[in-house]
Amino acid sequence: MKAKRITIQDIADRSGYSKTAVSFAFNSPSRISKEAVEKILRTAKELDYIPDPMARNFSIGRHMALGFLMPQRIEHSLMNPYMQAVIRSVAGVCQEHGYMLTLIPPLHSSVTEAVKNATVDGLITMGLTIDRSIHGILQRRHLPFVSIDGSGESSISTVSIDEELAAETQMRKVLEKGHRKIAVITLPDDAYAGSERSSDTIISRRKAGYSRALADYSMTLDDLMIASCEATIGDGMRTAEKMLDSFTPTCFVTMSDAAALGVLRLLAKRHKEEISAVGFDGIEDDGFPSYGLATIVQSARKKGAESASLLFSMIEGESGVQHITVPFSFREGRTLKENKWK
Amino acid sequence: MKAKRITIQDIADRSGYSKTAVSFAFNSPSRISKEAVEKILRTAKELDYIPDPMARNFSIGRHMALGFLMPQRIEHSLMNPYMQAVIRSVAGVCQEHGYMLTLIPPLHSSVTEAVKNATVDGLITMGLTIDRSIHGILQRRHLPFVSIDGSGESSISTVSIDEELAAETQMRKVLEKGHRKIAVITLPDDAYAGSERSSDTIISRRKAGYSRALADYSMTLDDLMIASCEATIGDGMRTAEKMLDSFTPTCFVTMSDAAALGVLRLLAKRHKEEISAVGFDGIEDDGFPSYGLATIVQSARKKGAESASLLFSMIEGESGVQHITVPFSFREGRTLKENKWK
DNA sequence: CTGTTAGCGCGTTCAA
DNA sequence: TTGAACGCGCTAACAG
Repeated sequence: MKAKRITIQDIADRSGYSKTAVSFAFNSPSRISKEAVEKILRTAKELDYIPDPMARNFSIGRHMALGFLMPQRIEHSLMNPYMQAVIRSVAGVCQEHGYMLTLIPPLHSSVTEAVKNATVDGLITMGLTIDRSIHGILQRRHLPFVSIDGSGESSISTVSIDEELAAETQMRKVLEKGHRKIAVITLPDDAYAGSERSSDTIISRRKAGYSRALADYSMTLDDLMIASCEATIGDGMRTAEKMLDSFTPTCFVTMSDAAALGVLRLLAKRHKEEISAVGFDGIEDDGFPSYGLATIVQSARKKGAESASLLFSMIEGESGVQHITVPFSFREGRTLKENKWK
Repeated sequence: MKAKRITIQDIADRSGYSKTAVSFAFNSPSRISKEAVEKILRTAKELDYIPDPMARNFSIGRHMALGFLMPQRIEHSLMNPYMQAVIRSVAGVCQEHGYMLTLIPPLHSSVTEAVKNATVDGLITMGLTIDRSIHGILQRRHLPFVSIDGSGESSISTVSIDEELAAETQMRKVLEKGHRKIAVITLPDDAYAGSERSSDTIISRRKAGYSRALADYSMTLDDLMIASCEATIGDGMRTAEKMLDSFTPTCFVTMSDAAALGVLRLLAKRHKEEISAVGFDGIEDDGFPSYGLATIVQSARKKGAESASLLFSMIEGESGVQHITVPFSFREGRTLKENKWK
């Protein structure tokens, strides 16, 4: 009762040619005679033949798919608008290459397992520090790999901005406006680290940048209130709410626009619009509603496109490990105001 | 120079057992002796063996991935926040099942080709009318399939709301507020149709709903100004701008929240906040900034989850074709105002 | 119960 | 133009 699928063999039998001839008719028509090609293709059409894509991929050793590794629960990750923008961009490049894009969540809560089982030709991650175990698997699987905003390990390809300088810039702008009572909202630790705790995460690099800026004002990180939150609007609201319970800053400095937007939304709700907020990412450039958010702008489109292009050239063997740095800028907005309270 | 991958055969050789024994050690440890399992696994660890996921999938005839078919250029589709929310939800269910989610753009501009080559165990689409050719491929490939907001063909599984009734409700609310000069922004035709033009699209069903509501006020669709636009904020703005050139409605009725948000943004820019706008989708429920948008609310989460769950049970052979209807509601917001101009 | 042999899945590709 | 081997892990069938 199990309907048998039509295989290349059926075409061969029906048309009187060999499997090989059939394969050639599809992939290298020039290798066999015109009439053979014609008859075979006609037969294939009669039988409604569709090559089994998995068998085909297995033969040629390609998956025709890139993988995007999600560091945490996928529903969470996909709430991050900056990550969405990067994924969009990666997906666009995939489409141009005739590739699919596979979203890969941790498998049985294990990123490691997910990497072992990912049926893709290459992997992109974002903000995930690659620990030894994952790195080992990638090596053994000969899986090309690009890390966006990842750790600084030199053996894997990276695409990022100068995080430390960007963070320093961000904080400096805030300090220049006279702010001293500052609340910092970082990214969640766990999302940006592998199973091994690393000291070289995106967070630590940005904190180093903050410290540099603060030093010029004889301040340190200890003079700020620091909390972490997901790069989502909802979590930004919640985090700001909690912080305001114990502290009233003159400015919120966040490590994501999403969190900053959440902060703004809460401030509006509390009628505390006099408090400033500065974001990080610049997500508004893709038709997102404009809030006039002051923020560090780094092009998600560029990051995604650079990563995917690099990955493809690694897959083609045309490129080895590279470290690409993309530019950033600071956008003055309406949400970073001169501090009048002193 | 091509580094050889470790295969099951290497483990067999090294450990002194057969390939079969090795396979059993991994998949059915109880099938062979404890010591054999132990020795084999130890050997596997020594050699850093990782089973080739493609070969494994090929053997068991599973891809361990669901596919989400994108009707148009992927970067466009992913700008649609409602689609994003659905994808998020689908991805969440996939994760629970230990599956990946593969985004499938048209291949060489052809949805048909994409469906032929998709290496997935099942397919979900959204708002795409499935034409004969696609349907045929799905049949021949025995590929389980669920259509969200799709056409009413009874041979394929669907998950949707009562589009006609929802649209009727939406328009009725507008009419009840006294609006008569109404601008309607539909979805793009092409995104919601396959290669064969179908008369039973989401757009036509909603228009039928509008007509029903209008009839009670002795009006027809011809009394409205109608344009179409992508379900994105950016396109909503552009479309509203264009419409305002030739017509000044008292209310915009849109088929997506994204378009409605674009309209609102443009109205704010033009200082025409007195004009009303009503959306369709209810995307604000996921931490999206609240604009107080009046809209038809249909849960993206529920739609995605229902679709994915149904698809999984179809894959398991536990379920056949089903038509699932999810509820909708109307949310009174601040953007639908009483018409004072008459 | 333990372990092996052989063949399968299906399209690609080498050697003839 | 083709037969046969190949990729790699799974599994029915069989032997000890």
